[in-house]
Amino acid sequence: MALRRFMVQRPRGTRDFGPAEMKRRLAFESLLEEQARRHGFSRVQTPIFESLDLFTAKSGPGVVSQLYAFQDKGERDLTLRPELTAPVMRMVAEELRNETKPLRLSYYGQCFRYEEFKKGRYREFYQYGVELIGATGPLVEAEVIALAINMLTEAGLKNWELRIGHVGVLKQVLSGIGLSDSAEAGEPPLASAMRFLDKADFEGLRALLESQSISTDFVAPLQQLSELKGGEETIASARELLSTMDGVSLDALDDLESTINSIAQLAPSPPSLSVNLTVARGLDYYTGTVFEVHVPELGGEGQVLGGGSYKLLHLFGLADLDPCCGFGLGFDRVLLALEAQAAAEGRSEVVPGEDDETPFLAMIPFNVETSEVLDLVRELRQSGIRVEIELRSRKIGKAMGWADSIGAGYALVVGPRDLEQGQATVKRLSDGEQLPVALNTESILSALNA
RNA sequence: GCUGUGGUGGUGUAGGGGUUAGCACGGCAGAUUGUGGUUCUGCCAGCCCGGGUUCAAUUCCCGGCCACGGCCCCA
Repeated sequence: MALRRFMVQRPRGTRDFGPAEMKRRLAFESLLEEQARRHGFSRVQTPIFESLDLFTAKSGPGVVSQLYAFQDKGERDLTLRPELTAPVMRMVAEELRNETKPLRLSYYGQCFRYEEFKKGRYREFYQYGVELIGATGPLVEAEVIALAINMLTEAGLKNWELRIGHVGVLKQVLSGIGLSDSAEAGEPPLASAMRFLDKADFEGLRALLESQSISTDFVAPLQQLSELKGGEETIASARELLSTMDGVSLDALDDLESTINSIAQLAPSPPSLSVNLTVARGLDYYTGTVFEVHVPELGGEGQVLGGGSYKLLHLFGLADLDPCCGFGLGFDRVLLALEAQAAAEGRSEVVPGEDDETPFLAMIPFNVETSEVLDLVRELRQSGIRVEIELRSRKIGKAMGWADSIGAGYALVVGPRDLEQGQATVKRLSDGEQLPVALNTESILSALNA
């Protein structure tokens, strides 16, 4: 291709999706959408770009370095959206205040992050997500998590792990032993403690407790708590551990247990469930249950989905609707995992229902005016049949080859003799069977459905 | 932010300081002007970009770009 040097390349970190890939992506999207619909969620859509402030308010000024930020001609600071939760919150505050609560919203679209792209990480990527707004508690969380489980189950994903935790458990323990959640300056002691626990830095934790005049006897049970892991039984172990610590509330633990119990009723069991009570999820706006889904096929972290209960609407003056619960699903990553699993099993269908089962007819006008067949084509299409007309005036043999290679299940050659007799044969390309038909829609339809 | 490997037609690849740059798949056409998937023939189409070394670079060196990985991070 001599012209290549003049061609414009796709920007770094972006992808094109050809027809075969789009068929799969559309099938996956409608599968997710159908599950969301059955759980009462309705689709919304927000702009591809937003005010820069929207994301700095949510995540701090540090995010700007990872944004596709720009100024428009009015020198307004804008950015391509890096995620979809904040835009949806903005939309709720701006437009949906008067809707009956709670709101169940779903969304899908591309997001942009300026960062090095790795396996399953692109600068332009697609996220599917839901938010349940205006209700709080274990049942709300169970509804949201059950939807996530049902989506992944229906998508046919295997071998995935649901990790579930509750930021309140640790917060209640830490404040129960006397760590403060606020500070005059810098990081509150409680947040520092969470960070130490997350990094398994128990010396740092000991020093922190000392500096706060809190007994270092708590280091040992805290370490035990942070090292608890396993399935549902983890909750009972934690309950035992916490009951030895004076002044520590068990409310969050009770909520988490209640959530897990409801999930078990609302969704099939995930292939693997692990409970982790010291998940930090870094972000301070998470308030309750937090959860992630990991798939080993992706290597590394392998996270394909993440969410939880969080407080963000107070930023928009709607504190009474906090906290909300939602999750974001990494559309590209789940597809990657599904593709890897399908390849390992030698399966050609990656997303259930991605193959179009509609009869597909190749219409081949042969030595006749195409106007002779166009009415028939229209009628067949109106009947729901997929019809493609041979447009290059190929000879018969080539036309058959063309019909086969575009994936048509049937070919119909209409030549002068057929028009004269009002008869023709539909050829089933899978086995070469010739089906005699009259040249009218009803007759052809019954041949295709035979 | 750190780091590894690699870039040859549309795709997958062979080769290699001087070559008509080979092969396969693909696309188009013919053998075969009313019935395809086999076969045969022909055609289409390529050494990522820039600089350096050299009589000569697609090949060696440097830089860039791009691709694929591994850490860190991930709203």
